[in-house]
Amino acid sequence: MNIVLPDGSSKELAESATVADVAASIGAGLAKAALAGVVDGNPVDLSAPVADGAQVSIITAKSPEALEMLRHSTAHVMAAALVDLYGDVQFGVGPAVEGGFYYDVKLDRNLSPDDLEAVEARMAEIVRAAEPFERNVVTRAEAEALFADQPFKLELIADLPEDAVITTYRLGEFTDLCRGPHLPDAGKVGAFKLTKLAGAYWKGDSEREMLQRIYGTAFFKKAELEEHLSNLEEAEKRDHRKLGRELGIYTMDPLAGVGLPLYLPKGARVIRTMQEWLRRDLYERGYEEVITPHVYNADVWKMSGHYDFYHENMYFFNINEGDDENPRLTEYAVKPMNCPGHVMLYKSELHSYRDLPLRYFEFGTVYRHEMSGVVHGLLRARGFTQDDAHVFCTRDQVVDEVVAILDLVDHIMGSFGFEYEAEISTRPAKSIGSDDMWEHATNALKEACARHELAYEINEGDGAFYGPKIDIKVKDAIGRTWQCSTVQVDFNFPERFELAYRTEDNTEERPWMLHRAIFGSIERFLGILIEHYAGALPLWLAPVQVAVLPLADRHADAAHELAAKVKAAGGRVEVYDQNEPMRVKIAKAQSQKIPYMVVLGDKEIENGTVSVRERHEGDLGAWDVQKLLDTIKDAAL
RNA sequence: GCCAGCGUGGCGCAACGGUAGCGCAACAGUUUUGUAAACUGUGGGUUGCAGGUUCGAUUCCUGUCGCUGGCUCCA
Repeated sequence: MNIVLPDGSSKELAESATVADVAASIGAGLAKAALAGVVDGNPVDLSAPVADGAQVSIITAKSPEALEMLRHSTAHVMAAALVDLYGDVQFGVGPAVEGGFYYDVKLDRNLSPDDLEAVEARMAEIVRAAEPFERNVVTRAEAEALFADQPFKLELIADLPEDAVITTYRLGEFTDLCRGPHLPDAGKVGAFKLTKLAGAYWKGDSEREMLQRIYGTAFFKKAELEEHLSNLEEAEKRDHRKLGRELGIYTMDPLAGVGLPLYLPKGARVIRTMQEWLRRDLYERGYEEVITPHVYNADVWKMSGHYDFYHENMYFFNINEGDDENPRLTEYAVKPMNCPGHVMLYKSELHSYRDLPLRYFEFGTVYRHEMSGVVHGLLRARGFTQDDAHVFCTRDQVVDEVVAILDLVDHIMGSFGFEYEAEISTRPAKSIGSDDMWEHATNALKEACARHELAYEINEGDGAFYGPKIDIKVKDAIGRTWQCSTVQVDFNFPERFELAYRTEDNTEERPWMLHRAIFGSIERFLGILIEHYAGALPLWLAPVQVAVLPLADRHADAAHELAAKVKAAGGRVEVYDQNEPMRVKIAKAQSQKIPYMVVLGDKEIENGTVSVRERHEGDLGAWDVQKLLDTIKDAAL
């Protein structure tokens, strides 16, 4: 019989040949390196048979699929080690994930991080023994018998489609329900490390039992594992919570409450600079800034619907508007979003089709009582400022408005060197609005992406109940993605607040409403920027752009004079006039990631120059004072 | 909210049943400094909080608050 190789050539093989035989027929080296195969597009084990005419490719450690397979196989090794060590273990799922693998297990004891060492040691023994992964096809009844004492596995079996081929993989004493494929044997498992312990709900359902999840990572080579671990350390160094404190951006005080950052002067400068920068752009793009209250009578939230469906995430309070004798309690709430304010502004005037599109924007600080376990520095806080805007327009204007928003997204994200991807979320099962509206809105979003040649993924059924949306995910300097910008169509507010405009025919029509944010949350975006730039914010945004470093006390006056000039040029400047040697001043300014450090000594004062050091480039030599001032002016908004 | 771990001076850490120590920072003095951290000295903690066990608790137990990593959530 014949099989077809990826390069199009074919190979003559004996009947009942396996993937391993295919590899051997190509070469002895490949036979040795082969880990698995892909037959007609399906990944399979080396031992899998190949049929006449099949397309076969061989997976080696260098193949893109290999790492995932290695990690999944390592998860099995870990599971086998757990059985050896703890005996009675119930298993959930154990997949490969980005960066490694995990296995969800239920034990009669709670594992602690110390236990992981013992598990790793046992895993190393299993790897040394290099026993094969043995695949078996079983019937549903056999599977149910085999996993009779594994309730989670039984549930997985029950979920398999009627005609599914059920397979198990055995490694030593441990047999697992698994689709495969796996490495030929445990000896092929390379460098691994168990990284963390966590809880995870069975099937991701918070109503169900919580299992212990053990995370690990694995690579073919030890060096790769070490590189991975050092990358994690690098990410830790960029942590905006650490840098946020070191750079004097913000602080958290448990006294204030969970998830409520307090911004220090430097943090406030950066945030105001970001706002000013965006504000100018928005003015040019036809947005109008508005200001709305932070607190509303609870009736507003009853009208919007949030009183019921967002209640637990809101800060409510009662105010006695009577007196002690005759109390008259009125309920208020802090706003978790800016929409009602903008909607009320819209309603405050009569609108003609000539007014549309109407674009209201606001730097609106909102408060959401997020669950305690989810708060995370600036990236997930309970109080944050949205660069929020709402566009009111006609049905026909929706596409152009979304295109304009994507244009803005591109401009803003491009300014920071962010690449990004789009995701469009479509109608969920529970939703309001007509089919026609959903279709029009969803098509508008797709059309807008198409006009921008912006590739998008579809998240089927993942939209909000009130309309479809585009989410923009940006990719930072170390490859992590963050959801920032969003464009959402809203069918809820116009309806509930009975928004209207007059058409050309003098009839009344509901406007269409778009929510959009570019940064998402300004503070969160700052957190992302800090991690993206490892704290070294670009010159125009840096809280301190210039550190003036007088060499000795006698140069202090000149230093302050220079600082005044920099300030006059619109720069943000600090003078390091402490009684310290230059190397200490440099070290301090450098660790503050200040873009320009300028040294002033006798020489410079005499020549009317400054000696400039750039934070990344190092010593740039002597500059005219004017050159420094021009550099700062160029960076100003 | 759930699971696990952790809370020691402003920050980073040590001591782990016998009433707490180090580095950085702060402050004082010395040094007057030429591109990544100078020298000497001083002050600062009832070990998150509340109970309990013990002759004795930073150390063990319970509760609580907070932090961290996950899970769930993210209108």
